[in-house]
Amino acid sequence: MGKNDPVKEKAQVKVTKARGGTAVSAKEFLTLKRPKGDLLLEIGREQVSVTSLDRIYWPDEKLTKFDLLCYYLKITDFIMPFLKDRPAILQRYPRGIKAPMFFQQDLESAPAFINTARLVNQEGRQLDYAVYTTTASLLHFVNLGTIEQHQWHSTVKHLDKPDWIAIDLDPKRAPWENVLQVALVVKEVADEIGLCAFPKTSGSSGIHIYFPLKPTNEYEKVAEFAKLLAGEVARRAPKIATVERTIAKRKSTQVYVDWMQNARGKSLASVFTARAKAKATVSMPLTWKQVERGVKITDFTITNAPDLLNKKGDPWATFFDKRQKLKFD
DNA sequence: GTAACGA
DNA sequence: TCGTTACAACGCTGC
DNA sequence: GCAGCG
Ligand SMILES: [Mn+2]
Ligand SMILES: [Mn+2]
Repeated sequence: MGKNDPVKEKAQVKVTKARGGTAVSAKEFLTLKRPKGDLLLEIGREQVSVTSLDRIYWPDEKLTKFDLLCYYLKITDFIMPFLKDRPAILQRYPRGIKAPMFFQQDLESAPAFINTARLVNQEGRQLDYAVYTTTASLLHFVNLGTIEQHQWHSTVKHLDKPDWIAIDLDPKRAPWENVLQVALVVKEVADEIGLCAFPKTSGSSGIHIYFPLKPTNEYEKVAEFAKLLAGEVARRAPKIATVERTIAKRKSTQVYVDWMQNARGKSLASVFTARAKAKATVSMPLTWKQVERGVKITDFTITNAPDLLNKKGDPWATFFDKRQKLKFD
C-alpha cells in the first residue's frame, strides 16, 4: 500500500452483542447490598450490562464500582441535562483511582443504544466520540471505568457553538480561602456586566464558574470573552489571581484563572461528577451564599451529595433557563 | 474493561 | 479454552 | 516543532 492509494474508510463503531438474562430495575439495583460480579440493569427501554460490581475503586474509603453506579443512578435527573447530547471525553480507571488511567476519545465498539459522533481532529484523524444521551448511556460509560464525567461545552446540534463559558480557578499552591475570594471577584465582574454565573466546587482543588449561553457564538469568540473576563479578575485582585499559564511564574498566593478550556474538544469535570480523588468527592453546585460563607471541597462526596441535593435543592436547577447572549463592548 | 490474539 | 496482550488524547500558547 | 499545561 502506497501513499497514493485511496484513503480507506475508518471502520464503523462495532456494535457489541446485547447480553441476555434477567434484568433488575434501577429501584431494585439500589436496594442491593454489596453485590458481586455482573448484572443486567434495566433503565427505561435500555439494558446496561454492569460488571465487576464489587471491584474497589476507592481503596481508602472502601468504595466500590457498585457504589459509584448507585451514585449516578441517584443523581441522574440532576446531571443528565448537563450531559445530554454532548460528546464525552472518557477518562477511564478500570482498576480504581490508584491504578493507571487512560483517555479514550475514539470508540472502537459500543452497545447499540450508544450514540457516537464521528469528528475530525486537527490532524485530520477521524474519531468516534461517545455521546451522552440517556441514563443508560451514562451508566455504560461508568461501567467502562469512567469515574469522572467530562463533556464538551457544546452539543451535537451546534458542535462549534458552546452553550456555556467555563472559568476554572486552579489554586495549585494558593490557599483555599483565596479561591473563594477570587470566585467572588468573578461574581462581582459578572454582576457589573449583567451576566448570570453559577459556581461549583471542582471536587478536586478549585472552583468552576459557569455562564449559561445561547449557542450563538463560536468557540473562538467565547474564548475571547472568557479571556477578557479572566484578565479583568486578575487586574482587580493581582495578589490572589493571575492569568499566567506558566506555573513557575505564578506567585504561591495566586489562583490561576484558567479561561483556556473554552475550546472545541476540551472539557472540565462536569457539575455533579464524581472525582477520582481521595474521599470520593464530587463537583458540587453551590449558591453564591455558600461561596461567601465558605464551603470545603471535602464537604461533598458520592456518599452525602444525593441526600444534600434532595433536601436542600439544586442551586443549578435554573441553569438552562438563564442562557444569555454575550455583549462584546 | 474488553476485544483480539495465540499457545 | 484460557491466559496474555494490545489498546484506548486533544488543543492552545509561547518559545 | 516542541515543551508546558490542563
Ligand atoms: Mn481546575
Ligand atoms: Mn485549569
